[in-house]
Amino acid sequence: MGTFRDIGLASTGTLTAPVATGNSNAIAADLIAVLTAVTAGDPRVLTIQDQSALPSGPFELAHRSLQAGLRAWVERQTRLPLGYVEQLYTFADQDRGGAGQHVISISYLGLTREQPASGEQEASWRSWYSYFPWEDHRAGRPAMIELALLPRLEAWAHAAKNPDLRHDRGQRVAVTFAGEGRAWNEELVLQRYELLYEAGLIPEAARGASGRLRQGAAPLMSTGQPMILDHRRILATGIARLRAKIKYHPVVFELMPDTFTLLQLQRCVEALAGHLVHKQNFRRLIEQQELVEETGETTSDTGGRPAKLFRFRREVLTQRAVAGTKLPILRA
Amino acid sequence: MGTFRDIGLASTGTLTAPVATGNSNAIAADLIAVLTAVTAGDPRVLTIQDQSALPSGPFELAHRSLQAGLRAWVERQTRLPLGYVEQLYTFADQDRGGAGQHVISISYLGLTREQPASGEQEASWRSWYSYFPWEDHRAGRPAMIELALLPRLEAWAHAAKNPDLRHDRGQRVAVTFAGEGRAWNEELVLQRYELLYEAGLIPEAARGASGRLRQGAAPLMSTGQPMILDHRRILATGIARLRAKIKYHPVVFELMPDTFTLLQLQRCVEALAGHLVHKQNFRRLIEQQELVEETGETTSDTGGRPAKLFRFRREVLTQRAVAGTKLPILRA
DNA sequence: CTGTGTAATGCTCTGTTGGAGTATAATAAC
DNA sequence: GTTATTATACTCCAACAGAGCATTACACAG
Repeated sequence: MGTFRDIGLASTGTLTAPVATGNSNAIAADLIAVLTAVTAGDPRVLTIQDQSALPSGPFELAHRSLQAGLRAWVERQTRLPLGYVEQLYTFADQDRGGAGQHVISISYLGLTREQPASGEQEASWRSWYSYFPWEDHRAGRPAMIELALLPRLEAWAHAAKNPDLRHDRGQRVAVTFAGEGRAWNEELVLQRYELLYEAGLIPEAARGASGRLRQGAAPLMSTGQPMILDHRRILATGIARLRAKIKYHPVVFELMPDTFTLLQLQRCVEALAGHLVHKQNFRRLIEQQELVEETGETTSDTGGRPAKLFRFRREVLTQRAVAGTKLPILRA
Repeated sequence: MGTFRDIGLASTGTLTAPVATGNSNAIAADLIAVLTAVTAGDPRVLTIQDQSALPSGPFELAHRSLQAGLRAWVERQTRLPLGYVEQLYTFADQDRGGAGQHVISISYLGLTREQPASGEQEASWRSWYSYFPWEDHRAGRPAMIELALLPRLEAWAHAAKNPDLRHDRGQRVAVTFAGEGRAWNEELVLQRYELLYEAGLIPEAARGASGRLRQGAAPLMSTGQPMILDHRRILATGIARLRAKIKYHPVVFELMPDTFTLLQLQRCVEALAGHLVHKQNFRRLIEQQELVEETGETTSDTGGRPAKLFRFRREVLTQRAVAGTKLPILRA
């Protein structure tokens, strides 16, 4: 068993590079991308393999950095420029990669504008909400929560023999799915998915880590489209991160065309957040923060009074602190 | 050059595990810990190697998961139970690990209560602010910002030949170091460090990636104690993450003893945030959020009116959404 | 030309909360 | 008692989030 690696500090004050770790713990690393765009009012994710997997590829020696590797993969795949890229999470799955080898997966969130994916592999865009139908509250709370999810979740909670565990499960169900008069929290995407996973209600949970079906599990087939391995969990992580991020960082604009109306911007935010926002307040906040400027043109595409066209003021990215802006994510 | 890995979906609907990536891109993975405690009003980090390195160790096959690996290392090293653990960032450094091999570093933030480190290696606790002296504003804005940092940063900004670049650098200096009447943003720890790094004002920037001194660089030796490699950058990431997190998640309590006074709690928050907070408002917020409960006992250790002792109500961790609480991090 | 539908836009009202200040109470040290 | 120190209770104010009402500007159907 090892101790902490000893890193030498030369007596001259010159710092030495660490001794290379041997090859005894060789590991493979995969990069996995949650690539998101918003088109026609729907938030979409780029998928491969019949919409059952996120694009991924091995991290190679040729790549200067992890992010460079990811950009290389994605741009080859989709021919899209990756505007905004952010690391999501890294995990190791002992059961992948065969005996005696770990595979480390490093997942990224990337934002772009949807274009027909024209890369080397058949890839397609698909709505977030086909994987997480309970997450879209723009037309009100989805009926499937009460009809399909809550009964089974509560049954699962009640089935616990330990009273503490039973109470704990009940609380988690109530908090994440907004039971007992609580407000829906759109950021708990991952927690909801993991709860459903633990309760055995989604197909992925019925697979062993080996990918084979576990006996005795009864997954609920209406809980959204499954994906391979833990890709759906990674997607949930990306959605949660993005829903949190749009509240204090102007990343929405990475998903918008160069010019847009305020309503288009609002629809984009609503698509991501999964619920409607109050129009007047939204506009007030956007304008008082000086995130956008008028182009001077208008459009009357939508029918109704023509809307002014705006463009994002890129200067704000340097003018204020990176964490300085906020968007209103309110109720309808 | 590869394409995205093809992940098979068997026609039966049973999902297959992916084909193992070959050994051609073998990689070593290191786990690096930013282990933090608060003692005697000072936020500290566990260091090794004469306080010039963060504890780290290779990720091994025996470890079930990344986090399990980290816990194993740290607990062996320090004999401390690791309460809260959170992943920080993963990066790959092409120049480490010798020719033809990448080293991936996965960094973690861990919270605990300081105890004499009694592990296998000589380790010691050291104040955050000996590495980042400009980050401690509890006794007012450190004079060294105006005396040592800003003049050189502004010189660096003015030295840019491209006018756009010059303007951009000036803005970044003003934003991160609160020039021109701006408010200090305590979360920009990493941005400040990176700015100083880019400006060549810290010793680490004078080293090439090989660890040797670069010629022509003139690092400012008063900008805090250096660390090996990019460990100081990782520490900055951890501090920034923690400063952000304490505002909406009750993690401070991981650093507190079982019972504590409200002033002790406040001092702990102030130590982390790097500035003082308004006492009355702090107490108001703590109490109205029902984060703590009285033990019924009081202590008069500090001289002055005896303070009630409180304990953290662990129930809140399940009773409300994980992202549901907030602490006030205001001005003095 | 007129009504109707739809969206843009301007304005008001209100309850909550964050930041800050004032006042009083309870103890130890001297 | 006096002083220093801390705890604790209250109040004040400005900013802001959430919500609603009213008006304006266009396309289109009749």
